[in-house]
Amino acid sequence: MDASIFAIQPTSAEPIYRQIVEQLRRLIAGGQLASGELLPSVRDVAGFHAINPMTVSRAYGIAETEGLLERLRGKGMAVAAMHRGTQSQAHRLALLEAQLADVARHAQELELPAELVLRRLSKIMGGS
Amino acid sequence: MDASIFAIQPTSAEPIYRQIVEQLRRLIAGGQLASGELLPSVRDVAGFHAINPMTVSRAYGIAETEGLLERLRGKGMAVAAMHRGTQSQAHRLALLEAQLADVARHAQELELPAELVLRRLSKIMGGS
DNA sequence: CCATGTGTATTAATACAACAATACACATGC
DNA sequence: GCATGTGTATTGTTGTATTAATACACATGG
Repeated sequence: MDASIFAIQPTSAEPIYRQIVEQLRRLIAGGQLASGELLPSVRDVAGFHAINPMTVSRAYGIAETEGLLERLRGKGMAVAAMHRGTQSQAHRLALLEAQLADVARHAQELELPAELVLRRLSKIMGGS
Repeated sequence: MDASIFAIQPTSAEPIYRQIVEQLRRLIAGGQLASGELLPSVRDVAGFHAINPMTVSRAYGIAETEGLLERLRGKGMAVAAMHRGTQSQAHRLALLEAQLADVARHAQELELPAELVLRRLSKIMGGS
C-alpha cells in the first residue's frame, strides 16, 4: 500500500497523528483498507509527507491499541484480521454521529432552517 | 443577559476561550444576541461555569478585535452596533461551510451513501 | 553473519491553555 | 467622596500536547 493513502494537512489545527488515526478508522470501516492488508512503513509515510517517523509510529500505536491494526513482527503493520471487510452501515454511520450533532447545534445557533443546511450538504456530497 | 447563554464544555479538546468566541459569532450572526445587548460580565460567566475570569476576558477581547463586541466603559461588553440584526442566510451558511465539507469528506472515506447521511442529519436537526 | 528493513523507547524542545493573584483604569449610584 | 461594578494588564505557575532527534531491539533475506 502506498504512502499516499493518507491525506495529511500539516497546517491543520488537528494534530497529525490524530489525522492519521481517524483516517485509518474510516478507511478500514469503509473497506477501502482490506483486512490483512499491509500498511506503508512509518518511514515511507514520514518521508512522503515530510513529517517525523515517530509521529506516524504514534498513530500506528494508537490504532493497534484500538484493535484496528496488527503488528507483524519484522514485516510492519497490517489491518487487523478481526476487522474482516466492511462494517455495517449503522456502525459506520455511528462514526459520523458526533460530527452531525455538532452541525445541528451550530445550525441552530445560526438560526438556519434545516432544509437549507441539508440542501447545501447534499450539493457538496454530490459534487465529490 | 444571563451567564447561561454559553454552553461551556470544560472537557472538550477545544479551548474554552475559543468555544466562547465561536458561540458569540454564531449567536450574533443568528440574531439570538441582538445589537446593543449587554453581555454577562466576565465575573458572572466565570462564576457560573467555574472557570477563570481571565479566560472569559480573553474571549471577549478577541470578539472585540473581530468587531463582534463593543466595549462600554464602566458598563461591560455589548454586541457591536455594526452588527445590526441578523445576517443574511448566505452569510450565515458560509460559517457552516468548512464543517459541511468535513462531513462530506468523512462520509466518503466511510463509503456512506449521501442519502443516508442526509436522512440522519435531518432527523437530528428536526428533533432539536 | 550482516545489511536492511521493521516499529519504538527515550529524551528534549517548544508551544499552548488554564489558573491564580494582583493591581489598575474607568463608570455608576448612593 | 466612595463603595461597587465594569474589563484588563501583568506575572508567574502548572499541566499537557505535539513534534522532533537519537538510539535501540528485533525480524527478514540473502
